[in-house]
Amino acid sequence: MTGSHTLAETESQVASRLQGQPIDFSGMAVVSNLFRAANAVRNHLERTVLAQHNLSWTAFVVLWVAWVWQESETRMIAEESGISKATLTGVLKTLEKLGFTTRRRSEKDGRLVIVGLTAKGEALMRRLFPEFNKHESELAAVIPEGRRDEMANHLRAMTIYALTSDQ
Amino acid sequence: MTGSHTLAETESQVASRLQGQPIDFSGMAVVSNLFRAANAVRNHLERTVLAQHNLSWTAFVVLWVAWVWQESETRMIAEESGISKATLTGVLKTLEKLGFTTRRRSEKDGRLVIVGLTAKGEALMRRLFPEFNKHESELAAVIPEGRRDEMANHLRAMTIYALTSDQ
DNA sequence: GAGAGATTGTTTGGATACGAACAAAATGTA
DNA sequence: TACATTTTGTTCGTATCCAAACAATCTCTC
Repeated sequence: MTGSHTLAETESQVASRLQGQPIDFSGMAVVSNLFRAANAVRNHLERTVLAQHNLSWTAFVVLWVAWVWQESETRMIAEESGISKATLTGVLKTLEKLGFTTRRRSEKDGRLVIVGLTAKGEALMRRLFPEFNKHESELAAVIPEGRRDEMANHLRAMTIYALTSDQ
Repeated sequence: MTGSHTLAETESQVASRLQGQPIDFSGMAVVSNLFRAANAVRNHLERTVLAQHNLSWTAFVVLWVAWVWQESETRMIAEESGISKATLTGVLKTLEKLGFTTRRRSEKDGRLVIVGLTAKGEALMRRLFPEFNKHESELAAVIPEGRRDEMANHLRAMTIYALTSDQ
C-alpha cells in the first residue's frame, strides 16, 4: 500500500472508485503505514541481526519472553508474544532443535508445559539483545525524542482497542 | 511482547539480566508496541471483516492494490503490498481460485504478468472497502485527531529508514 | 467420588512468507 | 548478429501462522 505512489495520488484513485462515499483517509493512512512499518522493520531486523543466528522474528520474540520472565508457562509466552498457542508449539519445536530452549511438564498441573532457556540460549540472549536493542534505538531515532513515548502509548491504545472489540 | 505485564515490570526484568549495559527502553517500547499493534489490528480485521469473504489480510491488501491502480504489473503489486514476489505468486493463485482476479501476459513485454479484477472482484471491493475503512477509522480514533497524520508520518519515516538501511 | 464442564498443549489442514534456484524474455555490447 | 547480462515470475524447500478438532488433565458440583 502506498509504496512508491504519493498519498495524494492514492487518495485520488480511491475517491474515483467510490464516488460520493465518504472515506477516512487519515485512518486509512494510520493503518496502512502501521503495516508497512511493521513489515519493513521485521524484515530489516531479521536480515541484519537475526538471520545469522537462524532466528525468525517470532522465534526471537518467544526466546526474549522466556529469557526475561524465565521458567514460563507456554500460555503466558503465547499471550506475551502475541501469537496463538498453535503457532507457539511449532516455534518451540524450532527453538528446541536449535538448542536454545527446554520444555518440561509442570508437576503441579499436568496440563501445563514450562519453558526454560539452555545455557546456550542464555549466552545468546545476553549478547544478542543489546545488539538488537541498538537497532531498535536507531529505528526509533527517526521519531523526535519528545514523541517516542507518546507514539508507543498510541500504539498500545490501538492494540488494546483491537483486542477488546473483537466480538 | 509486554502483554499483561506493566512497562515498569518488564524494564526491571530486562535490567536485571544485563547489569550495567545501557538499554534504550523508549526505542524498545516503540518497536515492540509497533508489532503488538500490527498483530492485534490484523487479527481483529481478519476476524471481523475479512474472514466472511475468505480473505486473509495479505490477500485483501493485494486485492486492494489491484483495485485501486487497475491492470497492474505483479512487480508493482508486490512492492506496494510489501510482500515478496514469491509470496505474491501464491496469493494470486488463491485470489484467482476465489474468482476475484485475472492474470494475463503483457503483449509489450513477455516477462510481465498483468493482474486485473473480475466483475465479482470489483463488486466485492466496492462494498468491502468502505466497510473496512469504517473499522480503520474506529481504530485510528483512539489517537487524538490532531495527532493522526503525525503518527502516520512517523510510521512512514520508520518504514523508509528500515528499507534503506538494509545493506 | 463420579461425571459434567473448563482449561491446556498438540495435531491437522490450509494459507502465507521468504530466499534461492530456475526458465523465459528483454537489453546491452561487441 | 551473437551472446553475456539483466529483469521478471514461478518453483522449490522450509518455516511460520491460524482456526478447529482433539486428547489429557484439572475443577466444580452434586
